[in-house]
Amino acid sequence: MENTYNPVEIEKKWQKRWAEDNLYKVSEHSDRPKWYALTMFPYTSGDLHIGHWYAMAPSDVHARFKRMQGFNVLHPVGFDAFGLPAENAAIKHGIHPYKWTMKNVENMRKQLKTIGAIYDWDREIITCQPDYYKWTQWFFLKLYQHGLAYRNKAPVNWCPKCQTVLANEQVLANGTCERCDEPVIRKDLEQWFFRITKYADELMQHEGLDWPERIKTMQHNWVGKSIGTEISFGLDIPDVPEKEIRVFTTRADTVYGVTFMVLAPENPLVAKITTPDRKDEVEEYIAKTRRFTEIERLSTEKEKDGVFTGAYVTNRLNGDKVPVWIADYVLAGYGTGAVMAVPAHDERDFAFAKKYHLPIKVVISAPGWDGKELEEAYTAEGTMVNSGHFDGTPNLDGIIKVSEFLEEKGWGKRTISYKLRDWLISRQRYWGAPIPMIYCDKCGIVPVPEEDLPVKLPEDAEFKPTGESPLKYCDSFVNTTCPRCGGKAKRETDTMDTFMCSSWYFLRYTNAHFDSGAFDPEAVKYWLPVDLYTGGAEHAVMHLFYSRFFTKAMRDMGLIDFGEPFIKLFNQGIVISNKQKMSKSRGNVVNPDSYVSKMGADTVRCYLMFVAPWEQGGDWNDNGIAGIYRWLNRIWKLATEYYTAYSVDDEEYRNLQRITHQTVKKVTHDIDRIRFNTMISTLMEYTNYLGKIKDSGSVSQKDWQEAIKILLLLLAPSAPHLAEELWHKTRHKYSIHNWKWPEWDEQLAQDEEIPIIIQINGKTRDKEMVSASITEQEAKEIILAKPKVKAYLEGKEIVKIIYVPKKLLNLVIK
RNA sequence: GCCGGGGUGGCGGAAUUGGCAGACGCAGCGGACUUAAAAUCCGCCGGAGAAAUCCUUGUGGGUUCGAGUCCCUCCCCCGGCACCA
Repeated sequence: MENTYNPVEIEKKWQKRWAEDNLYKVSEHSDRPKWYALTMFPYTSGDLHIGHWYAMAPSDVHARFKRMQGFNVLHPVGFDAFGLPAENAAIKHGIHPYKWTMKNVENMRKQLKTIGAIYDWDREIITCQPDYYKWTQWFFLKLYQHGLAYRNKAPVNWCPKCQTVLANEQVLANGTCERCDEPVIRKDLEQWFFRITKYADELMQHEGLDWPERIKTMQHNWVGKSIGTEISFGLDIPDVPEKEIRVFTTRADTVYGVTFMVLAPENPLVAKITTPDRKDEVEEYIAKTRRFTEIERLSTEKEKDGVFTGAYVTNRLNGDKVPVWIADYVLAGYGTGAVMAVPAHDERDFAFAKKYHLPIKVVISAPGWDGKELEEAYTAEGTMVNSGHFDGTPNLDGIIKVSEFLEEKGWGKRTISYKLRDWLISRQRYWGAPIPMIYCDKCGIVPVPEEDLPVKLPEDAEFKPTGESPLKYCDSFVNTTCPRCGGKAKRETDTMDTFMCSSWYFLRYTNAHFDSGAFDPEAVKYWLPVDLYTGGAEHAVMHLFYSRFFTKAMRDMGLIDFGEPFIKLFNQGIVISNKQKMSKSRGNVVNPDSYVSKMGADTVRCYLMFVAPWEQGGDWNDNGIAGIYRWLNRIWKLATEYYTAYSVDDEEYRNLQRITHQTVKKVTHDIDRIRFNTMISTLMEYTNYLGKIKDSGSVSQKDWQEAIKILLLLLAPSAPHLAEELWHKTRHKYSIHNWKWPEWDEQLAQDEEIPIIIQINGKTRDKEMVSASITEQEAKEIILAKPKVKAYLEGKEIVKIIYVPKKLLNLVIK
C-alpha cells in the first residue's frame, strides 16, 4: 500500500466519525470554564465563498485551541436569512423567497461542513423561520411596551413609478431608481423607530471592552456628541404664533457676530415666515432640495447656496435684526434645524456671506489683529471684541460666560446635541419579520398580543415586477380583527430591518430550541457575554451598535444582567486576488471548494492563516497554497515514515527538548494573540528542524515519538483532520481533539548559549556565543580579548561601555 | 478636510516593542535523483564590490551609545466619516 497524504479521503472519514460520535456536542453542564467564541453569521447568499472561509476557519482554530486548553467552548453557526436578494430572486425567477433561502441554506450548510469546524449543529438558527422570527417580533413588542418603539414621519427615498421605498444603495449615482430609471424623490412616510438615542451616552462608552481602537472611534463619532448652547432669537411677525427661533451652537462666544440665520428647508417655520414676495423663490428652492438624495445634499463638493425668506429675527444680546435664509446644508434632523451664522468665525458661513454679500462682523480678535477685514474665517482662539460687556474676555471663557448670561436672562440654555438618530426599522418589503402591530379605526394602534405570535408571512403573496410591497396587496394578511375590540382592523404591512434579527441571535444560540421564550435565561446566564466576537469591520456601526442597544435595553427591562454583549472584538481583513477585490466581472474569484477537493480543507485553513496577519487580509496566490500543501505532506512523511536512531547524541536531545518547549510557548502565545501567520511559520520551523533530526537519527526512538506527538497536538487546531489521522497512525487514543494542549517549561525553554552582539560605536562588528548565565564582568573580559575587537581598539580610547545583559556589548571609542 | 491604519527584498510577510533587519513561505538560480520530465531532496538567494568593507526599512530632519521601532516635517496607499452648527 502506498503511503501518501490523501486529504480528501481522510477529511471525509473524520468528519463522518466526529459527527457520529457527537464529538463537538456542547453542554452547559461542565466543570470547565466557559468560552463563547462567536463568528458573525453568514447571509444566505447561496454560496460559501472564500471570504466566509476567511472569517470562519481561523476563528475555528482559535476556538479549538481554547477547547484543548480546557475550556467548555460554544462556537455556533447559523444563517442570517431575511433580506432583499431573496425577494429580488422571487420577482426575477418566480421562486418563493422561503424556497430560495432554504435551498441556499442547504447548500451552504453542506459547504460549511467541509471546513471541519467544531460547530454543534443542534444549535443552528435560521432567522427567517417562524420559530425564530416569532421572538424577533416579541422583542419589538417589548421595546414598544417600554417606550423604546414609536411611530413617526421620516423622509425616505421613494420611486414614484415603482411605488416603493428604496434603500440608499438602490439609488443610482445619478439619483434614479435602479429598477426603472425614474428619478427618485424624498418623501415623508409614517415609519417605526427605536429610541436608540436614549442610550447615546452609554453607547459612546467602551470601558472594559477589548475592541479595536478604530471601531471604538467610529462608534464614538457616530454618536457625535457635542456640548453647546441653545439660543433663542426673537421673531415678531404678525399672524405667526411662534415668537422665537432657537438655534444650537457650540460657539456661544461668537453670538455678537451673528449677521444672518439659516434654516433647514424642511423646517416647518419656513412656510410661516416667508414673505409673499419671496414665496416663489423659496418654494422652488425647497422643491430642488427634495430632488437631491441626502448623500448629494451633504457632499462637501457641492457649493453652498440658499435663498432669503424675507423674514428677520432679533439678536437679543445686541438688538441686531438679522435676515433669515434657508439652505440645504442645514439639516432638519440635527440640533434645532436652524443655525446662527457667524461668517467671521466659521468657514462655511464665511463662504455663504461672500457669495450673497452679507456682512461679516469680527467678534473674536486674533492676537495682534489690526482691525482690518478678514481674508478668511478666523476659527482659532482669541479675545472677544464688539461684544458688549464681554469685550476683553478670552473666547473659551466666553462660551461659558455668554451661556450663563443667556440662561440668567431666559434667552437660552446649555444643552447637548447628538448626531446619532433613532433607528428606523420599517421596510416596505415582504421578506422580513412582520411588525406585529394592528391598526383599528376605533382603538388606534394596537400591538399584537404575545400569545398570537408569530405574525406569519403569508405564503400566497404575489411578487410583482414593479417592486410594490407584496404584503400591502395581500388581503388575507392585511385584513384582521382588532385584538382589543374585536372589530375589523388592518395589519401593519411593513417588515422589520434585518438588523433586528442579528441584534439578539447570540442569545438564541445558547439554547436554539427553547420554546417558552426568546432565550433560555439559565443558558444565557451561563454563556453570555460573548468572549470573542469575530467578523468584518463593515459592521462597525450598524450591527454592533444595534446589538449593544438591544443588550442595554434588555438589561434595563430586567431580562438579562449584563450591558455589553461582546467582550473582545476582532475584525479580520479581506482576501483579495491579484491585488484586487474579487469580483465576477474581473474574473478573479477564488472558489474554495475547488481547492478543498484538490488539496483538502486543512491546506486551505492553514494557507488562509499563513498568507497574512488575520486583521490585515491577504492576497490569494496559487503558488502560496501549494507551499502549504507541500508542508503538510512533509509532516505526513515525518510522522508515518520509519524513524531510525543511528547515532543518539545527548546534546541533540537537549536541543530537541529546548526547541520543543520554545515551539510550544511561541505557538501558544501566537494563537492567544491571534497571530496565526507567525504561529504557522513557527510550526514550519519546527517541522524543518525535525526533518534534520530524522536525517541524522540523533535522538532516541522514544524522544522522536514524543516530538511528533507534540507537533501533532500543536497542529490539531489548524489542520484538525490531518492531525487526527496521524494521531491514529501513530497509535494514540482517539480523539486528538479531546487531548490536552501541551504545556511548556520555562526552564527547559531557556537557551544555554546566547549570542552577544558586539558593537563599536553602535555599529555591529561581531558576535560571540556565551553561556546564558554569564556575568557582565565575564562578558567584557571575553569580548575585549577577542583579536577582532582588539584590532578595532588599536590606538583608540574607550569612552564608554554599554552592556545589555544577554544581548549586546557596545564599545564607544574615540 | 477630519479620524484611524499603513509604507520593510522580485512577491506575501517576520523582527520578544529601542539592541544581529529580511524569520517562514512563494518565485528565481544552481545541484542531486531520472533515459527525460514531474514530484522530491540539498545549496544559494536585498544592493554595490575581487575582497576588506560600504549602503539599505516612503522623504527630510531630530533624540539616543544604538532607531524599521520614539519625536517633528513632507509624500504616497488603504479604511471610515464627511457642511453636525
